[in-house]
Amino acid sequence: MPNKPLALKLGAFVALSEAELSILEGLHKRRRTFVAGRDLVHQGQTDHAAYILESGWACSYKLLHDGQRQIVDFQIPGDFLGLRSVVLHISDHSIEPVTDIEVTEVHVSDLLEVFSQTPRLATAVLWAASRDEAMVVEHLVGIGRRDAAERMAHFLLELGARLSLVGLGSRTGYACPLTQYLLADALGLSAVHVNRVLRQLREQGLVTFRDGFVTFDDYDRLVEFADFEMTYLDQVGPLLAK
Amino acid sequence: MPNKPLALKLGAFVALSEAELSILEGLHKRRRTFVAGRDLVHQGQTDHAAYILESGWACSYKLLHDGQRQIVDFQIPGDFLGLRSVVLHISDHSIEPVTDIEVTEVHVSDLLEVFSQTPRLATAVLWAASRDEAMVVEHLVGIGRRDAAERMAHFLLELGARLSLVGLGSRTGYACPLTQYLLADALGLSAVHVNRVLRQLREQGLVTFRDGFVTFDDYDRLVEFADFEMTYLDQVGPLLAK
DNA sequence: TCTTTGGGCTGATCCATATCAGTCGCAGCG
DNA sequence: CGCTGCGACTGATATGGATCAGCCCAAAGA
Repeated sequence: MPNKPLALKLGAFVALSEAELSILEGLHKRRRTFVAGRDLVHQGQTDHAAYILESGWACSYKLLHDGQRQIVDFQIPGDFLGLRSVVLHISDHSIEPVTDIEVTEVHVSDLLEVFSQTPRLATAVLWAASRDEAMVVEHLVGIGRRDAAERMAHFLLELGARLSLVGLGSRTGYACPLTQYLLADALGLSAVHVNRVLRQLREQGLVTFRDGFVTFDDYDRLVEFADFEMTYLDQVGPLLAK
Repeated sequence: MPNKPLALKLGAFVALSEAELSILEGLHKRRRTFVAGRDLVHQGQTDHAAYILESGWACSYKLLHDGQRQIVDFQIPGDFLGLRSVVLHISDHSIEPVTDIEVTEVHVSDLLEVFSQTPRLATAVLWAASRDEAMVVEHLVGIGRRDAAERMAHFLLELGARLSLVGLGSRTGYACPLTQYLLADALGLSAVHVNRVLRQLREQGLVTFRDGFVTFDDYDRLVEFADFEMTYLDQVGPLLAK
């Protein structure tokens, strides 16, 4: 079996031993699939299961009274779905699969059990959660203070970095199933403007997003342009040795 | 001694026993004060102490290359300062006291120690951290999808709810030391526009912010106007009985 | 007392982005 | 085969909020 995306991700932060990897494996219980477009979790729902995303993409979003929505974050393989809802005992947002997805269910009790057994795994998962929060903060800053083009550039770079960590992307580009409507809902723009901004970035020779594929035409200039700072995304190497 | 703000806040989620309260008390070690306007933590700093805010207000923010800043959140008494930086081993944001503040230092090792002793406290602190994250998400939604007036209204309501929880506010209003510049940096507006929006809300008889005091002129209409949903902020009552 | 300074306030103008109103190309389907 | 629907794309026009330039008032300092 190929390395699981979650193990890959955590491994970038904490070097995991064989024993720890197999404990992590033990977490993966019931496997489920969901089809694109049909909500997994609804805003306000109190049911609490958490999932690990194995394949496919999802997004978490909030709905406003007037029908607009704001996508808070996209989830890619290796990410948790609905972990926070479990702690708050209520979901303050909805989760929708962008593509068909495969997930494995995680019981919080099992997770806590694992934590008390292997504190290093606890550290790693806590780190992952903090990283997610840092990304939301970065997203907030982007929407508040960056113009549309910088925002888009930053977003595409961040996604690329996250995907690289789980072996789904590189400095040259990555496969990306997002529509321009989804990008608009995530970046606080209209779909029309997303289109214009993408064209602009393409014409400047920075990135090309076309036919479900993001290509970095000039990675370094793009990083410069977006003021992209990725210290919070991957560490230089695993921080804790084996 | 009056009840500490942190105990008040956690008590709204988990009913705490005398024993648990005194353990919480034991956490409070070195007491320090900082003066308004002088950064406690700088972006990129790797030093890691966390603090509990006892009195006064602070804000956490990120700086952009072009000198703009985005305030991510304000901290009021009972809130943690820099907890996430400790987990990520690097601070991805700066923290500045808005007023002179008093804090108590918390060593992460002590915190973890307390967690293993009293899991209920761990739950409560984890809940507080998740609530903070939910507020950042709400802030993100506001900046991305609400117009200036709704954003301001929502912000003032949320602050009011948070302050009420620690005994510093009510449905009628609260003392608020924020300048219009700070509001602007938090809401992604210009200071000039903040002024206009405040006037507009005042003229509509919704809220008045004047001379360091926020007065809710018509709480219910304001909640309606801002589409304010506070389930994530305070529970109906403590969820876990004693 | 006069001056300085910082925060609040206002009108005029400008620009980034939304909105409207479409076209085009393609995939699925009766 | 010709609909139907969705996503990408475009030009014209509208608008929210920024920016500029400046005033007023109160508190602090000299």
